[in-house]
Amino acid sequence: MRGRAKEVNEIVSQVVSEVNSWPRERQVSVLEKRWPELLESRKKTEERKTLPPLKNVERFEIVKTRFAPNPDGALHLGSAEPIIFCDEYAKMYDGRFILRFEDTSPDVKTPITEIYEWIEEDLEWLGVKVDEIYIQSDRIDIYYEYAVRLLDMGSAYVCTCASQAFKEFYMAKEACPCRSNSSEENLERWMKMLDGTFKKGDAVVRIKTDLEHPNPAVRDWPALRIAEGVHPRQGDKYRVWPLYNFSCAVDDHEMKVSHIIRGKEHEVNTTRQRYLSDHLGWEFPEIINIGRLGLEVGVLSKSKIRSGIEDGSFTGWDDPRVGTLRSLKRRGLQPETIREVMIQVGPKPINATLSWDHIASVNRKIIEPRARRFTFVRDPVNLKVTGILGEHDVRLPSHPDHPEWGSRDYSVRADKGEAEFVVSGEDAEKMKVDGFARLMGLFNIEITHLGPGGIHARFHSKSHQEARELDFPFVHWLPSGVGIQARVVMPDASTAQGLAEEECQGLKEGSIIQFERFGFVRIDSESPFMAYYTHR
RNA sequence: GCUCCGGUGGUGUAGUCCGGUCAAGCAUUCCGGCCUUUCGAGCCGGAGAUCCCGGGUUCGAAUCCCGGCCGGAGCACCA
Repeated sequence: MRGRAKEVNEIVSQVVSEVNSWPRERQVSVLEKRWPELLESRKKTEERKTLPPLKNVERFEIVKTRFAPNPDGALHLGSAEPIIFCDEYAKMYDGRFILRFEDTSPDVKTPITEIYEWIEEDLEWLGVKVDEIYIQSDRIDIYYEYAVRLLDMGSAYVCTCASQAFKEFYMAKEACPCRSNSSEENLERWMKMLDGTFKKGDAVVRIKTDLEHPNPAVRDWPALRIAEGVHPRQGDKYRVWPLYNFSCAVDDHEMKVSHIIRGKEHEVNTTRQRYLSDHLGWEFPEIINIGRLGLEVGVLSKSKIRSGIEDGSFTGWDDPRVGTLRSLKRRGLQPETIREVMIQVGPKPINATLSWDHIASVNRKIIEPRARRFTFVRDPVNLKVTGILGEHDVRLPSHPDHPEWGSRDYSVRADKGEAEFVVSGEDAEKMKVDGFARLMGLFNIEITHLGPGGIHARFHSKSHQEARELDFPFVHWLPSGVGIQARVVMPDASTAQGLAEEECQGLKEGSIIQFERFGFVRIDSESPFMAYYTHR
């Protein structure tokens, strides 16, 4: 066959062109008769993409996932990735989704009181079904119990070495002097951590691991330390706080988490936590490492957003320039969009950079069928048209695919053949003398004069078809004197100003509309009218 | 430096575990056409990838093996 590829190629192209010349009905009927399976396989590709199956589900009674944020900043698009995966899997396997606030760092990543609520709101907005909620700062006594038990077992010790000194020991794969202390001695030192004899930085509880471990960061890692800051929920009730690896490992076991979906930056932590799990003889959950998600535009980093708010360069956690869920919501992004995009990316260990174009496209497919159309004339410029014959009644449909939604009707009556309009500044700039344009839905004009007072034009023709054939630019317009003042906050936080149709006044906050030839926007405030730009 | 993980069109992904049906699917992007009174929306069509490089195994590799290059994450008394 290979040797006669040329001949084969010729025959194939002959047959293909013959079949292509058939009408569609004949093509389909031949297929149905002779190869019906080919028609079926076409449907299959249309199925919605889903997440790959979870591994080792049978190891656990029930699939339990958990999302464990630190409430020190609002959730952002990057946070949405593990959230969606956890939620999807919990639902897929009839399991449970746990929300766990990891607020055990009063000194370094101080929790913010209102963020706890925001996170719950954002989760609800995303359509996540939360089955259990825990707050780690309410569970300190549980961590203390385990600490005492490990100290008593000889699996942990209280280390009073300065961190630099300790580092030298572990880099040399050597034990620090504290490691060999008796459990009595350790328990005594533990009491000194609790009662304030030891000050911040004086002592830390370490979990014994393997001093020979190739990764130095794994060797005898710290589990609890002294922090003297005031906690927003607990005040100064506690001075010894668990570190991430300790509270996390304890809770994942206590809460019977089956599958941990976490960023791959936690890989070393997984290794650390296995040691604790082994000391206590626990089953270790399945781990799924996912890559970091970047957004090509918009700031995702919590600390950057926080400092930007503090220095005034951002207006708040929902500034349009930041990638928080609150900001995306305010801009009109739909929760279904976020879910779909995350499923498309999938739980993989590679770092993906999401393009805004792609997100916008997914979102557009969702909002386009339900967005009513309106006119918004940005930076209005006057346009006087002469030579108009008769009256012109215009019906602009609220949605081209939904005639039942009604229309916006305008009756243009010319006074001595003249009528005045406004068009957007951007369109006006493109107009040249002797150029043409079509006022959408109305009629076509020929530009006669450009002046400081506006644009002068004369009536050219009525037909839409003609405008298309002659390739006239289509511009949107409003009759002079109608419309309400409107502002649209753009993605860069600048504001577009102009006139919107009066009907916009009645729109409820939160509704999504399309300003024709401008873009989709979400109504942020009815009066005064203000919207946020979603995407084109 | 050390530990680990990746490299498929401009971008994001499918396929890689269990080699062939993959000269590679989907989406985005760009271009063209259509919507017979609406657009930058929608619908239809087209363009765009020697599957990081080199070698090996095999009748056959994006898929397996070895080497290289490039990129990322981690190496806190943060989470």
